[in-house]
Amino acid sequence: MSQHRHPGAPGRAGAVPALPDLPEATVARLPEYLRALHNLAETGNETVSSEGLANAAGVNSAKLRKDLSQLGSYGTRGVGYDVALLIEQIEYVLGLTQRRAVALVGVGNLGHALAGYDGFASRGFRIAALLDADPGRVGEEINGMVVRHVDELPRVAAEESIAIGVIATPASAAQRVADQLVAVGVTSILNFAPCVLSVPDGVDVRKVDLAIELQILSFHEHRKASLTALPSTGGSALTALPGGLAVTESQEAIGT
Amino acid sequence: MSQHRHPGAPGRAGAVPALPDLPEATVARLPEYLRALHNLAETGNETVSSEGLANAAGVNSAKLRKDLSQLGSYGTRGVGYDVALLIEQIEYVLGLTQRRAVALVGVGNLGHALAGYDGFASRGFRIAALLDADPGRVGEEINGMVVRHVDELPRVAAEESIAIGVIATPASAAQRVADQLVAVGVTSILNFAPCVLSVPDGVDVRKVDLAIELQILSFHEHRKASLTALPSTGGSALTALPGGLAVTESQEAIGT
DNA sequence: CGCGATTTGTGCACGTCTTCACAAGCGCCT
DNA sequence: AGGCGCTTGTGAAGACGTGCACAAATCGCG
Ligand SMILES: NC(=O)c1ccc[n+]([C@@H]2O[C@H](COP(=O)([O-])OP(=O)(O)OC[C@H]3O[C@@H](n4cnc5c(N)ncnc54)[C@H](O)[C@@H]3O)[C@@H](O)[C@H]2O)c1
Ligand SMILES: NC(=O)c1ccc[n+]([C@@H]2O[C@H](COP(=O)([O-])OP(=O)(O)OC[C@H]3O[C@@H](n4cnc5c(N)ncnc54)[C@H](O)[C@@H]3O)[C@@H](O)[C@H]2O)c1
Repeated sequence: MSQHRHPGAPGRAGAVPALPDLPEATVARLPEYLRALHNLAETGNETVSSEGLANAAGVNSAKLRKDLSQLGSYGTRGVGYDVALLIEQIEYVLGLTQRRAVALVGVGNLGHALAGYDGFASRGFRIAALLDADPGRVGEEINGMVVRHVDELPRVAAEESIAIGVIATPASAAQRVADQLVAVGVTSILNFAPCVLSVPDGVDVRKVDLAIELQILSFHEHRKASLTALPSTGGSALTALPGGLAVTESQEAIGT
Repeated sequence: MSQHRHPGAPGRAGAVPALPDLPEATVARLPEYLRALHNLAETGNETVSSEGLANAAGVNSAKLRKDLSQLGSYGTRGVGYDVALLIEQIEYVLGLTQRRAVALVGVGNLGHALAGYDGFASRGFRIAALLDADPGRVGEEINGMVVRHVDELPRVAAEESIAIGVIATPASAAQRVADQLVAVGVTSILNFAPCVLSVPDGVDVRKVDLAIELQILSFHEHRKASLTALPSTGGSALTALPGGLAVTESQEAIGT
């Protein structure tokens, strides 16, 4: 469709929008590619094939090529992708060419771990502030940073240009904290509290919920266990369902 | 091979009802519904409409109805869903009727936070073992549990029927730990280390990577900034991609 | 007892994502 | 230079997921 630019061709810059809207699924995989690429770069690789990179990132190679093709062609047929160039490409698209400031709200059990995590710094982020509501926690020093009171958020936001807010408070406080973050202009939130946040349009929220992950795994355990059970019973023992109801006829195909 | 034990269900081992194979997307949402339902139950609600529950879970109501219909019809037209019954239903499907034992490997920064997290217990899981490779950490007591050496994993697995392994070690050790977990019969792994694990067929791995979440948010920040920045310009910093030249310099002030 | 209000369950159409398969492009070797 | 093997980029097809819109079912009430 339309003209496509050749990687080596000089002077064709400017004809194409810098940030095409990538499919969400692609965006979600780019960080994985980036991590794999950094590994490859550290081990001295100059180029990598889609097959090799796909392997390192744990995805299908056709998918990887299609993903990369979304951000413009940067591979060389017969050779592969230039590792360093691709890193710059992806970092640019992800907006990592500037180190983004993160405000961490809720310095409890989990917050301590996050504050001490060096994976922030090495992957393009900088913890710019630690905030908590507990007066007993305010003033505490963690990893060279002092915990400030959450009500200082407006002042903190004025000092630093906070790009992302991380919520690690109990669920009961999360919505309030989110509101405070939004109020000072934060438009991206990572939420560790197990609850739904409601935010205005234009604000992105992503959620990490450990229990959900475990429960998904639990489902698959359950399913695997039911498969190992003898198939000969054929829909007999559906008694375990509480409430006096049974799942009996949900899928005809399963029965004998 | 791992014989599956049902604690408290003697003589009936293997009599597991067949599970309809739910779409993955549905499975991933069930825990969210479950959490919302527990909230509703605590606030005294006996029934809930698909609209109400969808709201509480942050999803579309048609999607919710379709999800619930996958596990058999348990709503009453004109009324809604029985909260308590639906909770039992979902917990059954997710395999939460038995409390699953979790082994946590890597009791460092993050591992400590996880070990002290009460969200495990309240959502159907039980930390059955804390394991670490550092002799200096072995013997330490956290939250009433003693850290044991990771080489004791086989013994631990023999004592408890470990359903899920959680990896919170550095990435460099993660694959080795995964192998050890698989070797003792664990078929579900939650991995916090930023790396791809390779495991045999039949073993499920889910990954939680904080940096990936932040980078996805960063992308959207970048995109939002580029939308507000230039409605009509063609040659500003945003078009600096092509040509394979350094992209880095052209990025100084995207924020604000 | 019937009727209207309410809410579920689902057929259908649409959009997104994945995967295969292969032509086109590239470098290397002869 | 030309051919050969390797790799990318992408068309097409199908799988999967989503949301609308509405018939069917149920309840409450007069
Ligand atoms: N600990 C874990 O491993 C873990 C794992 C997954 C999810 N979570 C979730 O993360 C959140 C935090 O967990 P935790 O174990 O660290 O809890 P915690 O109680 O140890 O820490 C919560 C912190 O938030 C602070 N806080 C409370 N209200 C606040 C407010 N309005 N503004 C600012 N700070 C406030 C508290 O003072 C406390 O320091 C919880 O929602 C929990 O469910 C925790
Ligand atoms: N700290 C965070 O907030 C955070 C957030 C996201 C991801 N992570 C990831 O989680 C992992 C752990 O992070 P951390 O900050 O707790 O690191 P850490 O270094 O504090 O802890 C790692 C622990 O693993 C133990 N360990 C090392 N090799 C082991 C082995 N072979 N078997 C058993 N235990 C072993 C170490 O002794 C140490 O106690 C890392 O991969 C990190 O990237 C951490």
